[in-house]
Amino acid sequence: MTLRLYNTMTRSVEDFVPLKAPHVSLYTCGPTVYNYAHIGNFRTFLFEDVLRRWLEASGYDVFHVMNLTDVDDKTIRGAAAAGASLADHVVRFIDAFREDSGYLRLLPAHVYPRATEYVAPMIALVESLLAKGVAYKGDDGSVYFAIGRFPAYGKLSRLDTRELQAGAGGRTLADEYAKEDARDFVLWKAAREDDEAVGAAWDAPFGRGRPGWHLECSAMALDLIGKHLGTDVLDIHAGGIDLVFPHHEDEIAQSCAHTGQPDFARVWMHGEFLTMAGTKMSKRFGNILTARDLREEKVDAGTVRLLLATTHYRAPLDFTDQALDAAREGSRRLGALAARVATLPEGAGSAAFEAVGATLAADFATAMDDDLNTPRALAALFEAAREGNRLLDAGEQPGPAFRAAWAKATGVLQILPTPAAGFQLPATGASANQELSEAVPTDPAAQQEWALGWAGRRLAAKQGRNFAEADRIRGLLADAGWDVRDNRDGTAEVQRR
RNA sequence: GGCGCCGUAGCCAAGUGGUAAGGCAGAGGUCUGCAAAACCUCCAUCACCGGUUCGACUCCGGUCGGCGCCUCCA
Repeated sequence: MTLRLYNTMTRSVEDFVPLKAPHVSLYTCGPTVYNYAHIGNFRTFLFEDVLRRWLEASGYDVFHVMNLTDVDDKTIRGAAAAGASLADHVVRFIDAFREDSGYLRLLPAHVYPRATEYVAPMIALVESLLAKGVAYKGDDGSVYFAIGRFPAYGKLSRLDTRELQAGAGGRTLADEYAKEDARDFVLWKAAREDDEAVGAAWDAPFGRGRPGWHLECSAMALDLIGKHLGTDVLDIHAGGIDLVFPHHEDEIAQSCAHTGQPDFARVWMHGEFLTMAGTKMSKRFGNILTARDLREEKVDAGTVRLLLATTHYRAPLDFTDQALDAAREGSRRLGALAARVATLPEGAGSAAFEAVGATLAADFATAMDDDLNTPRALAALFEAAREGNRLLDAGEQPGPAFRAAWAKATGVLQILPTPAAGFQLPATGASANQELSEAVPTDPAAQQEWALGWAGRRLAAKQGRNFAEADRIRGLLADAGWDVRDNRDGTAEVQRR
């Protein structure tokens, strides 16, 4: 089996062959920390997380870099509006990003370089480009990249023959007068008063200023993979599909003009958009949903991850409550099977159960190796869950093959529910005598005790064949948000919904 | 206007030139005091119109509809 990945550069699925196996360098464009990242941003990060986990599960040693863009127009504007320095303003959004990433179970990158910490390598890169004659200083003091002097420009986006739409966006940038060609992009922006005010300006041989967005990624990626792997070409460079042009196109121009390599990455991967109400999330449409919003609505990370895994990363996905509900139920079901298996002692499994494990392992790997076909991988998992439940009902035992295949698949996808607070009540010894109020305590700990008490009383009532009382208590608990469920062996469980 | 993506059951969503995975919802069963869970069964001919082919949902052309990018938006 070989891992095959879609490469935007060639527009086709190719065998994945890293430069220095088993090492893999993975550079993913991170957030601009001027605001809370929304779930559209996170769809891309989640796709990259699954990619990373599958690479590692396949035996690769991944070096993952995700940059944090902490200096650009938006962060500077935000800092100015808040009356803070750039550094102070940005830190809260970096913290928030870390929290949100943890909530969504994103594996931390090995390095999170911040643009402002890599100004020196950026300046060096600009100097190199100036020396090579592909960059020039404009009349406004900024430094630009001359795409006319880089013949390969446009090969990733295939927009090389494009024509600028007349009046697109009504943009007539002042700095265009400083460019030799309207399509040239800025490497280094001459410092303005606004930049100085928030501490977003640095001295450089070619003039005081700040780095352009595209420059950040090239300089940081080259610096880091050079130090860690001794290479100047990335194995995988990933990001959202909107970064194809101009961001990644410009990165290629800068990096390759500097290194002389034919490409900056061996594989370019781009995740499709997540839309809300059919359109891209944007302030203009007011359809932004952040990871924090989901967390506040108590949406489990497993649900979110399962929802995204049902759609292939290169297909657009519209986020709806209906789809979220479906994902929640699916996640619950998979979690229930996992819980059943977890309660059983480890040991040799039945032949049938082990066969299910072998099928799962094979189908899951085939699906993932096929350009991360998570919908099919998920189908394999659901089939294994159904078979597993059936065999468990028949009294058969799962063995190491099943457990290993299940752990690998669920570990890569991370779609199981976060364990909820729940209690198992023994079949005997349930106390029906303690004093219990029907009023629901507001304090979480007290409420937990309360629910446990009532659940015990219900079990006792049930054992006394007082079904009316048992059902009444179940209703009471349900109203308070606790589910009660009887098991086959006479025990019962209460769990917070 | 240029470049690109997409249109599969009530909803979400894979897929192959030879008669459509999986999930959610729904219906009927088994089990159960009941409920829940679990399991079993049922539920589409793939936007439209042409063409290529023994045969297309899958290839080609067109139409309609939706979406993205076109200089700093994942």
